[in-house]
Amino acid sequence: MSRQLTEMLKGTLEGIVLAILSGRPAHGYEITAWLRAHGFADIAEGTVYALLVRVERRGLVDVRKVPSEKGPPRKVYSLSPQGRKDLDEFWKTWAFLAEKLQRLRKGDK
Amino acid sequence: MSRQLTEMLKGTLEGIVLAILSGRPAHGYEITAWLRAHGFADIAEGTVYALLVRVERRGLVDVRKVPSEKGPPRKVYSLSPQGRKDLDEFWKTWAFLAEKLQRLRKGDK
DNA sequence: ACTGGTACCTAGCAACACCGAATAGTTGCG
DNA sequence: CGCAACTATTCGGTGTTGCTAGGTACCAGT
Repeated sequence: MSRQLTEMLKGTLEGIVLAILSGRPAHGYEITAWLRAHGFADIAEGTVYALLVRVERRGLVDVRKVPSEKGPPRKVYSLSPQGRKDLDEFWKTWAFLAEKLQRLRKGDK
Repeated sequence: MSRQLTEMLKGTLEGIVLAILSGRPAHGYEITAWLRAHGFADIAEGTVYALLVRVERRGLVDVRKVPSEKGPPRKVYSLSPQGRKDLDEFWKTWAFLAEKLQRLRKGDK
């Protein structure tokens, strides 16, 4: 992984995961697979699980244990009301930063 | 500072500073002032100086000590060839991430 | 018995931005 | 003169984050 992308993901990965969950509930393995399939080829699996633990502890997601036919039971996460608020905030913050960077790129130096 | 913006700045602040330097050489205090004037009102001063030390150690910038009429001597930073390469990479990485997020925002979940 | 896919977890690490403070030179004001 | 205010840089300690590199567990097919 490039150092730059690693650093940029700090802060955005959480938003990305919340955004995924805003569409539908999902479990960790599924989220990892989604990321891999959508261009984030080498996000470490452990990273996703650690992130989910964090957002759960903060009350941004609700968890439901669901038995799986294959392998150990799944932990299915869904966005909580607080998580929805956080996601809103995330998009605002992202928009702010994206706007600044766009200007900067166009020579506003 | 919002926690979210703080985390998002990780990785991007370095790109922002390099982008500023790509326009013209500048010293730390000046860069801080520029940031404050352009919407990044509460980026800690110490943060900028620490960042400059890092990019200098990595060879992304050249430094020139210039006596100031006011206060201690300035350290004027300018983008090195390596820094220009890094800045290019930064924009590519940013574009990658921005594209992913844009899709995500538009319901590609 | 063994491989491979599913599914989750953990400890230790490095990088980054923040906070709070210190240092040092110059100008201006009471 | 003394002291605030501005210029300009540095530093130690903190918390959050993603990565590395494993481990655990369950099941199906060979």
